[in-house]
Amino acid sequence: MNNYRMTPQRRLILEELRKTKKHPTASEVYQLVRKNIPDISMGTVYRNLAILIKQGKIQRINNGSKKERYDGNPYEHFHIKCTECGRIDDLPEDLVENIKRNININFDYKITGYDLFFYGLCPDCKRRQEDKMEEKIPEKSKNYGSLKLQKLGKGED
Amino acid sequence: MNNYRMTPQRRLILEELRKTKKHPTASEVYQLVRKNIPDISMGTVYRNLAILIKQGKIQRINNGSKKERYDGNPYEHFHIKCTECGRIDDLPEDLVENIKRNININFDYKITGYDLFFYGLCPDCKRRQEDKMEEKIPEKSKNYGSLKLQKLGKGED
DNA sequence: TTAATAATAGTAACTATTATTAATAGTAAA
DNA sequence: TTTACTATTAATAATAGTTACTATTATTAA
Ligand SMILES: [Mn+2]
Ligand SMILES: [Mn+2]
Ligand SMILES: [Zn+2]
Ligand SMILES: [Zn+2]
Repeated sequence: MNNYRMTPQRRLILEELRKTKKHPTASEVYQLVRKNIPDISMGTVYRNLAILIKQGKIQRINNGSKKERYDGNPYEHFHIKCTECGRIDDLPEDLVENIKRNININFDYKITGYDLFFYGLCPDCKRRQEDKMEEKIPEKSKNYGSLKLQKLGKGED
Repeated sequence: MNNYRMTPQRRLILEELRKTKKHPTASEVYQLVRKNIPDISMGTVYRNLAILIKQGKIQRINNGSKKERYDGNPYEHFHIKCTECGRIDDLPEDLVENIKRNININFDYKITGYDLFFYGLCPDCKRRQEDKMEEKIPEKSKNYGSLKLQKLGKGED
């Protein structure tokens, strides 16, 4: 159980994950690969996703939902999810650099890794909200760093 | 559906969550409250956890597992999970302060919140690993900031 | 005191994921 | 090339965590 073969199914799953920037769920991957291999099964998708992760070719991302999401980029990088529509993008590198400098402090735990996940409004939803705002009273405060209350909005799961 | 009552079940669930530092799962909460209300049902636990979250009295934390975990502290703070035994602790405030200073940069998204989750070895598992190390060859590199490969070790889920 | 609404225990249903199975196909000797 | 060995597959069953439903009880409001 350690000599993996590169089957057409596995290759296609990997290709689709590398092509997209959307961080799809398992069933979204299934929909994508079904276009070329119509009789592939969900079991095969799940099994191959797990193997590709074990091989370090893809990663699973921690998006605060019960549907796992997969990423064709296996290297360390961080994500932001729109609380309005659910869209997930990579976070630009430079936004993270100074953060990384500051977490290597020693305390009781030995830190070996971390997940950083941002929430917010994607460009589209931001614009849509700004448009609505013009018809109303302008607000001042930003809800940043406050109670975690409704952190996740109606953004799909 | 907006006039909540403070029932004994709801009060006990909240009390138990406030007492513990363990960030328990739903079924761990169930085990705790069953000591005082033996015939409480899982449905009641789940329903009340959801209501308490909606009221902003507790929060659900994003721990990269399919079992949700609940926290009696509803205010923004961050967590670290031991990859060896699964234990989850709060992160000390000062470790996070300078990180917070550096994420308010403007880019396409409007950032409204974030999750920060660290992984590592808890004091116990760190000591246990250090003990084992003494009998072997000393290692030099740290696996920090590398491929996300086996980020989660055998730590329970 | 009656009516409306919340909450409960118990149970059924749902959903994402994992495990099982019987069949197929690639690989490695012999 | 035959042979055995093992990885992989599609289909399907099973599992686990969570949510929805139901009939009943308790609390509040008119
Ligand atoms: Mn990504
Ligand atoms: Mn906490
Ligand atoms: Zn959006
Ligand atoms: Zn530990």
